[in-house]
Amino acid sequence: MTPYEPSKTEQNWQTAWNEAGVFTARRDPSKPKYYVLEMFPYPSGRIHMGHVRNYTMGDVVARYKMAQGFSVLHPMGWDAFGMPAENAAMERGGHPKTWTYGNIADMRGQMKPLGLSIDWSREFATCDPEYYGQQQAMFLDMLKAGLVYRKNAVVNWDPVDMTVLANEQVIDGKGWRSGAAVERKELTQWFFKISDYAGELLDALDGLEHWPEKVRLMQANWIGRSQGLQFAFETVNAPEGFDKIECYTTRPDTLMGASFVGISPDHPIAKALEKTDPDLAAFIAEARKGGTTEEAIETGEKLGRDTGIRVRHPLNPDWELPVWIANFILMDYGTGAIFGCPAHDARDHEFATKYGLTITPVFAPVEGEAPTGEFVPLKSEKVRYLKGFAGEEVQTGEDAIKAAIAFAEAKGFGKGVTNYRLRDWGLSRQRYWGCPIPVVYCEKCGVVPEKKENLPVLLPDDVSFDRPGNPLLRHPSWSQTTCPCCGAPARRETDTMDTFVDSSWYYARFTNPHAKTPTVAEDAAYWMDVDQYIGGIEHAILHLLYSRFFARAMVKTGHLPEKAKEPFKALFTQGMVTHEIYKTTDANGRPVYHLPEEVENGVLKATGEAVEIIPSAKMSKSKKNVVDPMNIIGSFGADTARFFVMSDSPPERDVEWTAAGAEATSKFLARVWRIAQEIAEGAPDAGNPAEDKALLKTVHKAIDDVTRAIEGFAFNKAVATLYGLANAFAKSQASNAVKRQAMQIAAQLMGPLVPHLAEDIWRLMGGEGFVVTAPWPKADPALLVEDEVTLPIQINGKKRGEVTVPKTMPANEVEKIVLADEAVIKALAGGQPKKLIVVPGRIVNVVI
RNA sequence: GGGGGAAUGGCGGAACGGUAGACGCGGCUGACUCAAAAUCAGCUACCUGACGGUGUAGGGGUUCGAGUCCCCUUUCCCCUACCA
Repeated sequence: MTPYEPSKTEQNWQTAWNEAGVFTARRDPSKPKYYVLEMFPYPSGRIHMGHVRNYTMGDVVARYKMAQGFSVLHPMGWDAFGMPAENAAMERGGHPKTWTYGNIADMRGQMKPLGLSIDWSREFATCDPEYYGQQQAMFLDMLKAGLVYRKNAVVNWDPVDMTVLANEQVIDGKGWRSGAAVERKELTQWFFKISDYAGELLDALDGLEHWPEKVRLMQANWIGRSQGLQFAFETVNAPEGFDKIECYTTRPDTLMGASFVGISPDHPIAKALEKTDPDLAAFIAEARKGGTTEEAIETGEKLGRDTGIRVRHPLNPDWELPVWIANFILMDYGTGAIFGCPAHDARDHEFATKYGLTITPVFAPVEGEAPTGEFVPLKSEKVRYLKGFAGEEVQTGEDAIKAAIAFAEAKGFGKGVTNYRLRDWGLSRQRYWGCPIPVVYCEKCGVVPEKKENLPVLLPDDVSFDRPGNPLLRHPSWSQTTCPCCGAPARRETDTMDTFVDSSWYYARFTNPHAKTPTVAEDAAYWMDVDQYIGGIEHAILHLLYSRFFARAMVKTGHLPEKAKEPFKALFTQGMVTHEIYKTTDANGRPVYHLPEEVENGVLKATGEAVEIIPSAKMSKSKKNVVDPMNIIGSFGADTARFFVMSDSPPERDVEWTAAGAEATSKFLARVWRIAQEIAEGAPDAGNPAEDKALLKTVHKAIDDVTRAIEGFAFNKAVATLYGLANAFAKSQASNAVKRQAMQIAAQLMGPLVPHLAEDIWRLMGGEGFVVTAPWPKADPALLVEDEVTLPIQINGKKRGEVTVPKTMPANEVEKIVLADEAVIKALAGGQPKKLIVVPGRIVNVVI
């Protein structure tokens, strides 16, 4: 008997699979295809347990589908552009490219020992010129198709680092790295017209039945459709050119409760006024600054300034309202101007109270008085209108809104419009390590797209990060080029693309990753769409929404077939891997965190100092509650790591990593290996027919259970079934021949989860070829049915006994047996039951 | 503020409206051993000496029967955030 030594065998199987090319995806028209994809990783340099969990799930599905006879595509790549590479270059010197490719090599080296069924021949990184060149080609097609445009937009600008910051890099109004006060700066930037697709992206969510309801809802909220009225206030004493102020409202029924008109600090009128009124200009500058910090949003103090401008109420020209500039009004939603109705809007109420503006109730509860303070009932609720102007006196808000829009349209002072919260996707980044935007600025011809034959527009290698700012901008020659149109000297765009662009189409590129065009029609047609996409819930909104938009844009520009418009047929979002946090405090009272491997029984191994244990949280380097998968693989092997991350917790839920659990998993696998060897070494024997049948039944039940569990993404239940199966083998008195047969099936069931051990057992049992390519076992229906069933006997819903009867016994026979049961006779005490319920095959309930 | 989800033994978690706690971790007992580890066998929701009783966050309801369906309450987690 040989001991279980995964470190000796796992590598051999990986080599054997590799040499046989079992994971090479082939376009095979004779087979149904299955495309399983896990969200590709950012090459940070180390894989973590979350990766192991994510890729194991995908691998289980891929191997299972392969056994089911599908032609499987299961690729892997790297989301390789982005700021960490530049940050590393700034901190440690070196080049982002070196850093990135070095990290990729390291991570690939860590992933390969997991034995994933990945077709590595399709691997690419988004920073490969071969990839981003095709992305540039697609950008040009999208530009031509009117899906890309330029406009001014405000960005967070760090004046010290001379760079644009993402919102999450602005902490308390200061740059996360430099600590400098962040400025708002207007730049001309490139945008994708995702808003053109807002309605479609929203409506199509209904068709994504294999997506989590939660993700669909999050996207729906993000797109944020609203129906409302757009109308204009006529101004009385506004500056030249502003004789109207357009407003948008979702509550036109409250028009008679208007108390002021509010405009955004970025509204054209505000911009006109600040030129002549220094006092107002100061306020506007302050108002614009606010809102970027977390704290400002939290406290959200509402500030405003009366412009002195007055407007006429559309329903009564004699009624004049003041126009205020208010810090809580957003320029890029609706028209950047609103009318305030303090009686029925919490924000307006706060504002009106603060500045002493009138508060006029428009409606009240159907019964009783209007509450003091704002009254904001659900739109679906009926209310009594005090100052209605359209529809019934008592009606729901919804009906009143419809009536008000109809009224405004009939009178010609406004029209019903649909608005979306979703804004266009700004893709310009003033950064080096990203895909260059392939356009050229020519003095004569203006903005000119680069010619496709000049692609890729390559990033220059000779750049330095010792100074702040964008290296592309200060590069002596890179941006100097000639106009693709007239040949005159011209300047390249120095902005690069948002890295979300890279990840918005990589799934399509995997269908033919080294083609000279973004995609190849036959490959895209065969493989798309992705049958199963697996990743973290943190990408529920942006990445998935951008990908849905991009797939549509690729259909429009001819890079994907119509059927791939929704790129991900099914989506699964997995939970995090968590661990306790171990903390001590240093002499200065600052927290010090310790790795789990440094702690034993609540004290530091090195010093014996007690640690504070903080409840589990997502593994994070800063809290040091990380377990390096390489340690687990090194100590116990890949199969243990894979089996353990799939155990216990349902995949969508967080899983708590425990060292004890990993060790126990390893012991279990060793036990299975031992049992298999005992069977292999056992001599032929007579066995006993009842035991033989019992084991076969258990195994076939396990086929059924594991199949269902994998289909339903309940890997923890598949694991539980395998534990149960091992226990059955250990106890079974079946003949050696039957045990062999059963163990061979068990190897197949284990295959997706612990592929290396499964191969070992498969071979030991005399299986042909690889277990990974063997067809998935089918449960024999005859072995799934029980001949006898044990029915619990309930008396008034409480279990009081049980009775074992043949499965097919008719209900009236069962009744007789039940009525003869000792417990029932005792309970009845000579009387008759009120009711006798027999649920065939399940339960009996005697009602007394 | 808005939206979503969750709550079951010491712990992770099972359970078509039909025997609550599968399976695992941990723990306990025993076998093997000079001993330990490893391994194997068994026990392990709570109360009770036992008979029996009580139990799925709490309170109501529907049902022959509720962890599961409906209503209310509490707590926790996640997402989102001045969207007019």
